[in-house]
Amino acid sequence: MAWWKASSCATRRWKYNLSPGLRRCSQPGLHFPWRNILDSPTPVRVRFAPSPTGRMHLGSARTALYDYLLARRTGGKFILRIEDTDRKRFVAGAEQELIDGLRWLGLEFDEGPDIGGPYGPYRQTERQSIYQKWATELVERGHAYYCFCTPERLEKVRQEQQKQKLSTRYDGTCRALQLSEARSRIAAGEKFVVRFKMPREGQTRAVDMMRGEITWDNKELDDAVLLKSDGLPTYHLAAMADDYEMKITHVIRGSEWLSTFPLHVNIVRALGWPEPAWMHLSVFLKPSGKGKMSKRETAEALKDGHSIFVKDLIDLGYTPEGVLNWIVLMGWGVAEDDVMTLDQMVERFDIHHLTASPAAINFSKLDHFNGTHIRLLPIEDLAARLKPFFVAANYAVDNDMLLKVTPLIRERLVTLDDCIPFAGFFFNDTVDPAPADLVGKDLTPAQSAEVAHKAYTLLAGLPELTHAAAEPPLRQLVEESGLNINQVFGILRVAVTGQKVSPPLFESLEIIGRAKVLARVQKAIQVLKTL
RNA sequence: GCCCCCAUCGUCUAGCGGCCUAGGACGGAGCCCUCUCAAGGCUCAAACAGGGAUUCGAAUUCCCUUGGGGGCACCA
Repeated sequence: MAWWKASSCATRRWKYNLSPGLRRCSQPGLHFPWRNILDSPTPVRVRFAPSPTGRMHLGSARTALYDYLLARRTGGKFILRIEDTDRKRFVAGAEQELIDGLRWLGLEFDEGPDIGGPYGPYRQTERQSIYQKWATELVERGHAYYCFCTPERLEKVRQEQQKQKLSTRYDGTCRALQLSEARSRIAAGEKFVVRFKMPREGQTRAVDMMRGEITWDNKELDDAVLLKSDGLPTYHLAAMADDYEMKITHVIRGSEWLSTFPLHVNIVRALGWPEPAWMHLSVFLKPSGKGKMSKRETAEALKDGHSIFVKDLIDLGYTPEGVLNWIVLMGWGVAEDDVMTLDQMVERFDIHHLTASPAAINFSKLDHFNGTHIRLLPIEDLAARLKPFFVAANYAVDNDMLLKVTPLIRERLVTLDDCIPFAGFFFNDTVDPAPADLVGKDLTPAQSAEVAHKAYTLLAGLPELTHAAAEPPLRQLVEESGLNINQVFGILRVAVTGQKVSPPLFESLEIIGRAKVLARVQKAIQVLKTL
């Protein structure tokens, strides 16, 4: 059943500890916008809002993927917004890597910094006036205040609190300041920030689509900074204001935002904005399941040919299909048929199937999905994707040859770059096998040379060297020689392909062609005679 | 330390009070197929963290414990 058709009270969402008003689903959910997603097919507006402070990793990719799936599932819009208000951590090129990563994955966004859209601009540093306006609005409504405390004083307060084993929070010094006094200090040129005036009494309740209702005691909450002294907003203000201005209906983000969730809903409510539906995705854990990936583990994974960064995955020969299938299932449980393309994911996507528990990264599963999707690709498509890897490895790629070779290696590839060890020799004029490899198992070099010689004579005598023409006589040769098939074919394989592991022998012979095959066998015989 | 979240095979998960002798996938083991390597087919091992409570009946609801994770910035 599609999520938007779900109407029964027996569905999963009701297992959570919702307050009684939320529990009765027979009532129209007008007061609870998050319910839209559950009961109506309204097109959503979702945003993926990364900050350009580093590389695009799996966590971001999955968040973007779920955003995309929800948008496409409902016929809504998927928006990319760059949260670049932290100028200290800004990394040049990070935005481009993000965009390239999204496009490579096939997660096309409908509005974004490089394509524009009706609610632009889509970079927060280009939207400063908006945040200042709302910060001022908040102050005027009594929900925020100017704060003149220096970072040094704040740090001292923090240390003191830690020493006394109290939770570290702003001590509220400027909260009591008269607005008129604050304004004159600002006029006098004093540096300031704007802080949110968190309610001190009562509780804050908010609903997470996946986790149900969450409650915080307001006395545990902090007066967070909304506008920094450089005039730029913090995430808290900027994201809320932009989500409002951009008419975002559903916010999907990482669970690292759960702790500031009450702050965010309080900002939204203080301004009287419609509250979006929220969902906080679990984090990815390192393969052992104990904590997040560290720098060291990331480096170790890379040594193994794996990575948590999208850009690396591209270079390592992973396919978008494989990566997508892998990450979509970290947090989405499907009962069976877990191999899916992006379009199939859109068809099947259902928020009720998302899980809130953290997921350990499992690279062998990535390999499995990548190999599976490679095998699903049409030959022409696969060949086109293989070509850059051959080119990068300095092989002169002949397209006809490539098209013939691709079917032979398709089911052997885990990653695209596996094509080099499997099929590089097809594009070389000669091969250079290790002499010892030419010797058949349990045979002497002389015996091996004899086998090679017989094979040479036989192949040279064929009117044309095709799979069909070569196989019967070669099998007969095995019979007559009293050797086993691995010995004979093994010698030939090494002689012709230069390696002990290769695609099937007869198909390979046909593709390499009579002249090269004979030359390679001839050369092998020479080598064997010197041993 | 404080706040919040999470808890089914090693891992990702199905499970919506009786369809559960707990299903699938990856990984592992074995067999079959086979010119190497794969792919494919078949089979096997492998889990409800613990304790209470509710109920005729609990993997499923509630509480506690334990374990794991996230956060506690003029970072996002």
